[in-house]
Amino acid sequence: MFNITEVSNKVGLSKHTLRYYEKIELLIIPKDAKGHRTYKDTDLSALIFIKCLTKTGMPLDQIKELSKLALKNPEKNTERILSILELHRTKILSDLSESKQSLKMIESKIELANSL
Amino acid sequence: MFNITEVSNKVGLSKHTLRYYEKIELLIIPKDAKGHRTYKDTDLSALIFIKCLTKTGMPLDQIKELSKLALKNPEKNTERILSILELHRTKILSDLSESKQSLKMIESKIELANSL
DNA sequence: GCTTGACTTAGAGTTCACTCTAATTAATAT
DNA sequence: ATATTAATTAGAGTGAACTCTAAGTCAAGC
Repeated sequence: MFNITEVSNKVGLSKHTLRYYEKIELLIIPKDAKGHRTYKDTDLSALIFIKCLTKTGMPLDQIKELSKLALKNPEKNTERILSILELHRTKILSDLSESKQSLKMIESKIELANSL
Repeated sequence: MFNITEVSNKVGLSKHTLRYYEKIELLIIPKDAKGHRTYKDTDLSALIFIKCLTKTGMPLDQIKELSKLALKNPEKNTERILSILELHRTKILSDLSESKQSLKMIESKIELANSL
């Protein structure tokens, strides 16, 4: 069990962001007697996965949908979860190839400038 | 010479965005007798390059700095331009590898879900 | 007993990059 | 002549994802 500071350090999301994610109901973290958040290992893993999704451009709305589906009725919702993840995978692949294209263009500018 | 609609279609930036880029002094486009913008081929190329830079996450502020440097004193500023572009190149490469890492994690989730 | 530091909340503010609105002008088509 | 269409401007509004503020609670250390 971890407190918010430990989770913030381990996962690399600010305490503000961790609270914000709860406010928008992206995840639910139980509180101890003092009202302080207590994170489990599974919460850490979930946050690390959420970080992957946000960094690859999935909107928080959709991450929220995913996490609701996963919590509510895992077996029944596997199909839906899979289709969201696979769609996102396709998007990442196309973003990657677009970025690689841009990189090439930038590198050719660099070479041009270097040849002056 | 192209008008704003043609440029918008060719480059894939909205007319609003093209005017916005001028407002923030990212580029300067001369006007004809009617006060309409007249884009040259070089402006098109510049816009396409700007699009590469924005898509790969360079802030407009920095793109503006680059374009000022390029316009003002090209030979004298080649060093500075090169260093900005090379720094950006490094950032793109690290973003790419980060995205690939995230992709792997997402793909392993997909496989996990598929095996249920 | 009092300060320090970590936690809590609701809600306001920030940043980035657009995106849109309203009012206006001017050429073209019917 | 009038309606449509395309352009112009200044400036306001939007959406996403934080990020910060202010006011408060609570346990521990000096």
